[in-house]
Amino acid sequence: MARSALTRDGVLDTAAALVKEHGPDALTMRRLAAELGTAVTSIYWHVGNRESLLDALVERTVADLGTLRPRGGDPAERIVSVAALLRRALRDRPHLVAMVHERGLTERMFLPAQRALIHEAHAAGLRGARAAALVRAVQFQVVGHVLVERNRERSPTQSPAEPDLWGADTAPDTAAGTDADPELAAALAAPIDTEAVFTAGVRALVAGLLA
Amino acid sequence: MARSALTRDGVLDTAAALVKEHGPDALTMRRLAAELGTAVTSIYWHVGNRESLLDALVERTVADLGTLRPRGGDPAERIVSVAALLRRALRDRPHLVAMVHERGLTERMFLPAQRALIHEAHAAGLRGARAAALVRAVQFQVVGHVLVERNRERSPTQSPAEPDLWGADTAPDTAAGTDADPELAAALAAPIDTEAVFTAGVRALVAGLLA
DNA sequence: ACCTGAACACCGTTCAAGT
DNA sequence: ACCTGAACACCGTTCAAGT
Repeated sequence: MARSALTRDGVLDTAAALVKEHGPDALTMRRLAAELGTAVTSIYWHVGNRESLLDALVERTVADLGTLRPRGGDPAERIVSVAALLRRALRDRPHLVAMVHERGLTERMFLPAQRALIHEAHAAGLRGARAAALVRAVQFQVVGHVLVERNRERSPTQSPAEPDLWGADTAPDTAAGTDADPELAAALAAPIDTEAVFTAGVRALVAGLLA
Repeated sequence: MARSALTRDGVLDTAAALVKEHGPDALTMRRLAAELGTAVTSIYWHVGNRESLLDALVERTVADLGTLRPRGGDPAERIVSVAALLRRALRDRPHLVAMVHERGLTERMFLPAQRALIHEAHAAGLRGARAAALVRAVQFQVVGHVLVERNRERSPTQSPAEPDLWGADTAPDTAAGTDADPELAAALAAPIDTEAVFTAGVRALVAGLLA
């Protein structure tokens, strides 16, 4: 990759790819150099050191979240589309997003999405504190959902498995929680179509907030 | 610390303290050995290696979240108290919680809180899907809030500062978002008493879900 | 202006050896 | 059963030296 002249951008590209695929720990200066086909020390000339390299990747990620184009016929649809685009963006680069968060730039990363949401809230006739509440609610919903979703994907077999946890045939103290409520047990134990849950949740939330 | 005979528990105590205060990266085997006053290699006899040491710390954290005693006169109050206790527990050990999350044990960590919430939902007469919705909603609210809160504390001076972002005197494209809505701008720009926001939010959420 | 290898101070881990 | 130091293969970083 990037066989020709070594560039700062080239270094960042390869570094970003490495982090996206294997996480920040996999980004060692020696491995990056090997990937780029240069000496380890050449990298330092272009990006300073490892820390500022990571900072640059974080800056890039924040910028990437700035390109957000809502779609849909009415404000409610467009708000849902913002949420969906945000979810997609966060899911695509979990490690980089985590790095943004570690550096305290989460709020700045969410700014473009916030602006889009404000715009749609106004278009829907919502103003002031109610518009602010909508912005925060959607943002929290998306972030929370992505966190839960990532977690589920990384450990498909929960320990202990959820059916065992919520089933009616388990220990007495479990019974106190769910035994008398099989519908609840089913709701919490069933395999989840997370994308469906996501859109349904956001749609309901938005409907409620615009009502 | 732990001057006498080296114990597995003693190693874990010191390691946990190190992680709580300085994060997992600060937990090097050599530093831990220095803190314990032993040879680096002695630690290996007690805990295997660094990875299983971290695993043990994660197990401890999951167990710590298991001691959750709701307080309050009615279900709504007790649900709010569960949320508050959960928030406190997550805030007290952010690094350890992050490690739990990385290992895909987040759901197991939240199980005791979920059981408590289910119990209170039932006590309030909520059953089935509505009870499940309450459990998830409260959990998301707490996690989302703690994430935002942590982020704010770690970077008290946001870049760019929020007043500049939401004020009426900034660039045209900002105006498109907020200029016509000073109350919204104020709501999003004002310094936040996060604890007040938290309890107010949870109270409103619970009231809405129990109504 | 850009790239290099040698060298430094770290790191986790293994292992043979002690008691 | 428990602890130790030496040694290994890593790591980020500095620096003097090359072109």
